[in-house]
Amino acid sequence: MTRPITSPDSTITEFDERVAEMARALSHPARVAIVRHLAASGTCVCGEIVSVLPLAQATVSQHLKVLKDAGFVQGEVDGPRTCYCVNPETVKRFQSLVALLPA
Amino acid sequence: MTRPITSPDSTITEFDERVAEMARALSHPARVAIVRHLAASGTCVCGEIVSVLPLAQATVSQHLKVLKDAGFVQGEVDGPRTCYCVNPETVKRFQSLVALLPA
DNA sequence: TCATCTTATCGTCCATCTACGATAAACGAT
DNA sequence: ATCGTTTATCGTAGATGGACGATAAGATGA
Repeated sequence: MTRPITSPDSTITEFDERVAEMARALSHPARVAIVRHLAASGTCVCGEIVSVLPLAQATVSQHLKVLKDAGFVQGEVDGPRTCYCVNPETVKRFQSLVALLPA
Repeated sequence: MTRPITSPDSTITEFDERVAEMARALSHPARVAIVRHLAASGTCVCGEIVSVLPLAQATVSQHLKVLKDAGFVQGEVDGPRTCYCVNPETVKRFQSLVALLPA
């Protein structure tokens, strides 16, 4: 986890690091649900996500931060609230990487 | 995380649970590397994986257990060693689920 | 049998995750 | 200016994860 991105003599590649990093962001059901909900809503404020999840506001905010840090979600301040939406590029990139996994 | 698989009135669906569970199994670079290596090798014993990863044998064994529990990997006892191989069905299922993520 | 090899498991340590309440910060409305 | 609303952050507690050495368990070979 705290390994360098580039590991010259290691079999752990940058691909592995990227897949793992994005997979970690989606490794909690609430976060997958958030991504789905945002994609379905197009855009929505944090409060709405809180209202549809069985979690406290602080917890939802934390999950949103994880998703934002991983690039899955973008937040735009709109007055006193924050509008969130999915970043389709990140979702697509994750899908592409996962599709490259040899099966 | 310890939520029931089926949550009637929740927005956290079974889809979310499954994606999260499989994503968690791939949320560590070493585990992605193991899956790649096994897929490339077709099959190989634990010791070989240990030799190509910068991790102790016990740690690799733990990672293999996580992958096995998630269904990504199968282990078959072969004398004193254990032959591991990828379970392509699980990889494909994960790819299918991830592909269903709305982008 | 006994030594050896291979892998799984145990015990442990430290770090991170998840959840929450409480609070701060930012804004709009009165 | 103050109040109410909304969201982010802080602090914390408990659970889980990841790493390792040590050891047990299982099978082969001498």
